[in-house]
Amino acid sequence: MMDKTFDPAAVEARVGAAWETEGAFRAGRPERAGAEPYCIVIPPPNVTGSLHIGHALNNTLQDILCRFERMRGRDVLWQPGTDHAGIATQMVVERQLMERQQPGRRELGREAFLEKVWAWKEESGGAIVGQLKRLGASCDWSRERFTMDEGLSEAVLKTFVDLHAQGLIYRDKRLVNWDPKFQTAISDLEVLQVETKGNLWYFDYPVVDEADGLTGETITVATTRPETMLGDTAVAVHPDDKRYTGLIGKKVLLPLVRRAIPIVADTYSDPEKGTGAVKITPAHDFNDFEVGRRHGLRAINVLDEEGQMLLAGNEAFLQDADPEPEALELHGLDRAVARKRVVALMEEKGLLLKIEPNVHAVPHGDRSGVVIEPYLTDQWYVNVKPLAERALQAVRDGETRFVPENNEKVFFQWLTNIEPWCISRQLWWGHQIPAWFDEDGGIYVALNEQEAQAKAASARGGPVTLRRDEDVLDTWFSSALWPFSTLGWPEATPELARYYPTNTLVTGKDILFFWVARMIMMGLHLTDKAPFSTVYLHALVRDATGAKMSKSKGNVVDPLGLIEQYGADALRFTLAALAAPGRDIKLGPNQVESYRNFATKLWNASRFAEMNGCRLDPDFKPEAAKAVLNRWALGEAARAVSEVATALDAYRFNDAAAAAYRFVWNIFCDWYLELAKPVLQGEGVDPALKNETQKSIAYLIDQIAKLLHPFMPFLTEELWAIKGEGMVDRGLLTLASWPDLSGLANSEAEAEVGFLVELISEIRSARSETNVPAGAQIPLVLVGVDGTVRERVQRWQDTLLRLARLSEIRFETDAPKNSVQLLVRGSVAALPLEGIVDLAAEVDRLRKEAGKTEGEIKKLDGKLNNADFVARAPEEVVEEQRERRDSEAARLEKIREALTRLTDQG
RNA sequence: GGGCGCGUAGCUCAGCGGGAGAGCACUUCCUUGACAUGGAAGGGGUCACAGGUUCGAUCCCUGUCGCGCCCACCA
Repeated sequence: MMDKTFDPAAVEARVGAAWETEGAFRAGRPERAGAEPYCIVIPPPNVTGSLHIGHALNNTLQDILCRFERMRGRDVLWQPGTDHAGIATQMVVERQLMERQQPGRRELGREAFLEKVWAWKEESGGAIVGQLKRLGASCDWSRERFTMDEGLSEAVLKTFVDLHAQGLIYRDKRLVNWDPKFQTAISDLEVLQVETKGNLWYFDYPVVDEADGLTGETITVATTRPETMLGDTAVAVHPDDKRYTGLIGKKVLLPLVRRAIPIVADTYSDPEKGTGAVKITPAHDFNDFEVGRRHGLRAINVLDEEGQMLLAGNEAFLQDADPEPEALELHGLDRAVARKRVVALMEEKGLLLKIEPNVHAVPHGDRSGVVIEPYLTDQWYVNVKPLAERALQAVRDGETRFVPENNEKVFFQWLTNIEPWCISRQLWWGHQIPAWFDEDGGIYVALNEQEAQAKAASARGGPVTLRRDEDVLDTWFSSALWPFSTLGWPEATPELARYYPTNTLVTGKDILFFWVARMIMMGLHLTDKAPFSTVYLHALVRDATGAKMSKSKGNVVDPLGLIEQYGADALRFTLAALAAPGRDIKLGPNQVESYRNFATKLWNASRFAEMNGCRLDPDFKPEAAKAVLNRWALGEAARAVSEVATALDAYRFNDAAAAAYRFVWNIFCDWYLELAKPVLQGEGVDPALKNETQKSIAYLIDQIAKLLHPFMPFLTEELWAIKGEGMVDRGLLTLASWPDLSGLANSEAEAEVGFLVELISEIRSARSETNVPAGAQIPLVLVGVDGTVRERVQRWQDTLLRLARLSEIRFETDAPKNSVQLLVRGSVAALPLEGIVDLAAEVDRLRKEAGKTEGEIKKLDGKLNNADFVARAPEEVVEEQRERRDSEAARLEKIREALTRLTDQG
């Protein structure tokens, strides 16, 4: 006996264990050796993270695809693993040390600190995997990888060394985005521009003559960053700006610093902005850096790695300058504090002309949240331009396609304007860069120190002392190799041969550039193949009001909480049902609740089947079913199966979920089981009919379990087990085949059952509208119907009596006095309700309906009488409209007859 | 500034050239033996606005208004 209620927690544990024992999700199961492979690589979650709602969506969608393809017989590899997530993880561990008041990173030193991180990884690395399993993710867990495990690290080293040898990786001294909090360089993508309210300060710079004597003239510059003026090495004006033509070539004496710097002409200067004269600080601004290059200006760095003023002992700063004592006192101040001091000093000197409020975008670190500094350092870069060109070509050629398609445009736009990728990070947690320096600035890139030594020795003509670059690589550098490094690349493994290139990548559109683009570039360059053929990009999950979820706002929806409350199946189905392509998902608990109800509904339908002796018969042949009702239900199921499959093939998860939902609830439960009740529970029913109906119901529940398995794996696996009890060699549902109900569609059955359904609906509607008490049984009269309809109605007599609450069914040539008359597929059914129904109201109702029908006919006539329409519209459209007009006209005729009967007799 | 997308029932959203849909919410009725996490019935929409293309526009085009997101931008 099935339990009265479905208990998700117990079932999830039991079913999960059964899958694990069977090794159901292992790729390359022997029986599938000849099957076509299907492979998805998981977007590796942060090893120290925990499952958030975005993961839940992302992995639900992947799991739906994997289970669907597995049931279609493919040899599925869903490759799992985790990412070391450089900055994020290092940050977590550092914070933890601080909270525990333990020695910090620098005190510990590199080796000891890394030990702490590895310990933390071991401790928390299993958490997210366990959480993915709770969601039902059917990954091949035996193949789990980590971006810093041995094999993947080798792949990273080899890639770095090879790309360096090819000239695609190089070292360069230029401005980078510097994060003063983490004291590391970050890539352009890790910088977020934040609209910030600030000021525009106008400073007067005094113009000097050849001998650096004041001329009395000034030039006014506007700046949002007063503190950087200490590093100014020029003032630029537009060559065509008449206001300044006389000043070009002259010099100004930089206030506070007393450094003479030139006024140069450069088209970078925009006469419309500020004063048209712009101070140039090559070491602290990307644009100024370029201007500096063009004019041979010095780049004077005035900040240290923490974003504090670096003046004392700063040779570049002191050279050719004579700083005022107040200026030197700025040393060591944070840039924000220094800014205020500089403004104050300039004001004291009477050089502050005015202050204007100004809103502008300020770069912030996406992880640290602090203001990013353009900073002059040596870093490693990948010249991604040539790689990008190939990636663009692959997408243009359709080797990889995007779903939804419009993401292609975004992809094209970014790759077309791509800049070199800064890949070195001044962190400890990550892949240490395989580069060694000698004492004379020689750089040797090699797979290991011995090779580097060899290279150095041959370059220098003898052994030299080498020091390894301390920096590590950007996390995304190793992620970019994920689709093939996890399969064993650079070794030519059987897995690589069988499952690569992978089929589908499912990920959030927020990491299109970070990850997807880089995988495509690296994949093409290193393996000569695009790493996947389809990229499905889903949107963000937001809270019920549409706000972005964040810890600080306190509006995060915890998927594990939802799983505990409603079950994993309910959460999964909800996410699938809401996953309309290209739209953000707004998720609140009541959505999950409604789909939990759906799970309950299916559970109860199965209980009903059990209570009514519906047992699976392995010999049941659906195509041989005789009863109209069963043939109808089987036909509807066939349609649902094909709708779901079509939708999934197009990555329309929401449509697939809706089609399955509609069939199970609105067809199978609402009508099939209800219509079958008289057969199952009535007296004197033909035993053969009853038997066939029982078997058909059991069969369809089995098909429903299959149909819903990709969405609700736990519940359906449990039902499969319950229904299959005692059957030998049935195996697990998750390894069973996708339903094949082709050929079961049946239009005759649809005509008959469809009529029945409509008739019952019409009667119920009329009863309700005329306020017939729900418990009252009333007679039904079929008026002047032909033999076919009469037979039909007689065949369904018991069902009609029961579902429409009728006392009897009569066949008459005329409608009884004072009755409500219904039109059902061309037949007239009357409910004699004298004394109950308000005659005048019924006349009103019919008149209203006649009016509506007339309106329809008028509209259709308008079309059909339009010569242009008939001439230009496609034949089948015209024909369709004609048919509609005819049926509306017939309907109007019947309504009028009904009205006549009512009014004549009334 | 450049790009992408969205404005359809109270809410969340499907539909995207020929009859306006679903779920939730709401109203009324029903504890009938699968299910009240349920059943039955019902109300509710100039498909943002204005032009255009078309025999025909919620759907295609243009513009306007409103709302998101991405990229670039510290004068």
